[in-house]
Amino acid sequence: MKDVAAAAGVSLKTVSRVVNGESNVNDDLRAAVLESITQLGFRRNASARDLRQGRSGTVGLLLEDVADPFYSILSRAVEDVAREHGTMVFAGSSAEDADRERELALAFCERRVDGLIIVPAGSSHSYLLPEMRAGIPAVFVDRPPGDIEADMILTDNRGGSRRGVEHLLAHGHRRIGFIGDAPEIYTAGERLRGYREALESAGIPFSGTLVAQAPPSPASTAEAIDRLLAGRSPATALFCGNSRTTVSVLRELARRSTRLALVGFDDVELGDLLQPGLTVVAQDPGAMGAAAARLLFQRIAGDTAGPAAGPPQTVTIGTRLIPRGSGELAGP
Amino acid sequence: MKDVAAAAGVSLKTVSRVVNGESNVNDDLRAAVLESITQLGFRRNASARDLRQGRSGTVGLLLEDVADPFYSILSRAVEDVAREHGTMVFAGSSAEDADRERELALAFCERRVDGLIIVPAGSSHSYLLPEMRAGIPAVFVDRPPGDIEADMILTDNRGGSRRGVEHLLAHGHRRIGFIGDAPEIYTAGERLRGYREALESAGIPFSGTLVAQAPPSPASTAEAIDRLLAGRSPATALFCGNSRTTVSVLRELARRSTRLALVGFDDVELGDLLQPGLTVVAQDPGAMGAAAARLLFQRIAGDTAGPAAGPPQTVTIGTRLIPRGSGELAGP
DNA sequence: CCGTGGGATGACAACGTTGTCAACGAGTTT
DNA sequence: AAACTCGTTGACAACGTTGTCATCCCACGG
Repeated sequence: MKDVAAAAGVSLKTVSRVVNGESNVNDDLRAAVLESITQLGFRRNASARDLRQGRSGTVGLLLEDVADPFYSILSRAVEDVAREHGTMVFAGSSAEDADRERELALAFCERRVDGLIIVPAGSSHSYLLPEMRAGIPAVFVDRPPGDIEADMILTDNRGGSRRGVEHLLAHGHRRIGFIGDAPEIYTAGERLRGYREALESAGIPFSGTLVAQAPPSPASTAEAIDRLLAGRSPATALFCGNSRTTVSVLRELARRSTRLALVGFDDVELGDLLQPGLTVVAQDPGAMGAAAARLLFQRIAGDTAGPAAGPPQTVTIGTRLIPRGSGELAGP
Repeated sequence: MKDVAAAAGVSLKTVSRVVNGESNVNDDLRAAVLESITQLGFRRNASARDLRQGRSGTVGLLLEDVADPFYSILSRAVEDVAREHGTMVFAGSSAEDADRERELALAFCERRVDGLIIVPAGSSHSYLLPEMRAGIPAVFVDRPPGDIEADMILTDNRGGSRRGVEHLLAHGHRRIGFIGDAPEIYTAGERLRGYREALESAGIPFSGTLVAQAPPSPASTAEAIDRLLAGRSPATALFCGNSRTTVSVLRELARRSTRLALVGFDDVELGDLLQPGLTVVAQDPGAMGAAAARLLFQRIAGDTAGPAAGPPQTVTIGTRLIPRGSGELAGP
């Protein structure tokens, strides 16, 4: 910028004004400056600007795994909203590891992001308190934060799950198995609760023998199916608590050539091309990302008013039941 | 940091040394400084550090769409390599728009990224020349850059395509249709070339009537299939040039209840669960991302030696044919 | 003709960090 | 005992930008 100023024969400050599009600059000078800028290939140094202004025009996005379709769609939605605000996005994958999450979040803070969007992996987030007090707002997505109060964007897990199970009930099933992720995971717990509510509303007693909870893997899935289909009154339908489980179950059922009524929570690409088509309770990761980003930018804008302008909000995003065949297989 | 220094009763520089883990600091002082740091919740300001050092510990990743599975896997691979180098990743989606690509790339440069990884959308990249001369290395992935010389990581499109078509030939097909993306797209062109080579090696004349090229959409796909299956000697097998096309074709074939031998370029999630399973020529987006990132960090490290230490490299990543059923349906 | 207001311009400091260099003290060598 | 080495510490400048404030000039009103 110094060079540009010299080349154009003006002061540093004038160049700065031109670069920032301030209005009070003589047209001739402005032209000269712009000329020198293109001539020299000048590009403003954002680090210096950030340092001076205390803002970085940057937000941090902390996900479980950038490569997971659910999160990558969420990620894209965040990016799109951020773009509207002239902001770039740092994305990082925590890989379900609390330490890694913390490390990444603090690295983002060190880079002075204007805000954080976090899909929590760990169960404690008090490490963020100093940062939040220092004015870095954080919005949690998909799961609530561990031990602090903060904004969250959640899926209507319980309602969606309930709806999915009711769908199976409506098709005559009475013995519906539930296969979900480890119970420590917030969403897994909520979805199980929805399953239970649906059964109880229908006057069917909840039975632990029809429930399997474990991180999805071929082995755990095979074992779960073995168990749920064994005995004198086996499950006639399955409700899967998340898409990885659903896929794993589909593979296992295909291997056994067993056809079973099935509804999955969270949509799966190509679910419509399977035979029968896969009935799902679809989440809307794009809406979640957009909602999170919008709320975050609200907080960032209101930031001058204090560490948090207004109490923490919770936004719940609805689900949608998409019948495609597998959930409509009739019960006994 | 000033505050930490005051609290610990040492100079700024000593705090700096502690923060950077330099060895020549008295243990007592170090302890005192660390104490004050946790006490005050101090976090180093990366902007200032970047400014001073002229490096940002950041790379920019420019994709077509962060939400596309191919790119999101690539993205994750880049992230993992970057993490090894203590570097964060800015990701942006160009949405196949050259202007947007340029805008994002320059925004990354303004943020003084240490390097760029680009999946080109536009056909001109000379706008990057000043930046590259200024010492920001760029690695292109999946497609070559437009009008400059630079490092690239490419899939073996031609070889993979050839292999896929040969697979269909081996199963007795002689009339094999090709449905691919618009011919301007580099990968689409290469894959068509591979298709052609395979046919010619088998002594089958190439015929334009068996080729359809258009951006994938339900309409264009339906039209293409209409055309390829019409006439007195219709195609008995299809080779699809990319996964979006493949999915679109599968939907259209399902709608018509037509079963046709099919091989797709690029894998598709759940391809194994379809009936018949989808035979594909699989790319390895993870390997591409990792290779790109590794090459980039090599360039960054060698950077002190000049704008580019060594001539541009091209790395080709191989493909893998995965037979799952659809490609093994016998020909006439 | 002088005073005043307002817009354009520039000098300078400051943001928070780190590289450079000098100062210092303790231990070692001559 | 002086000279010298080595490791620890701190003062200071510099990175590139922008906010603050002073200056300047012109136009306008009194």
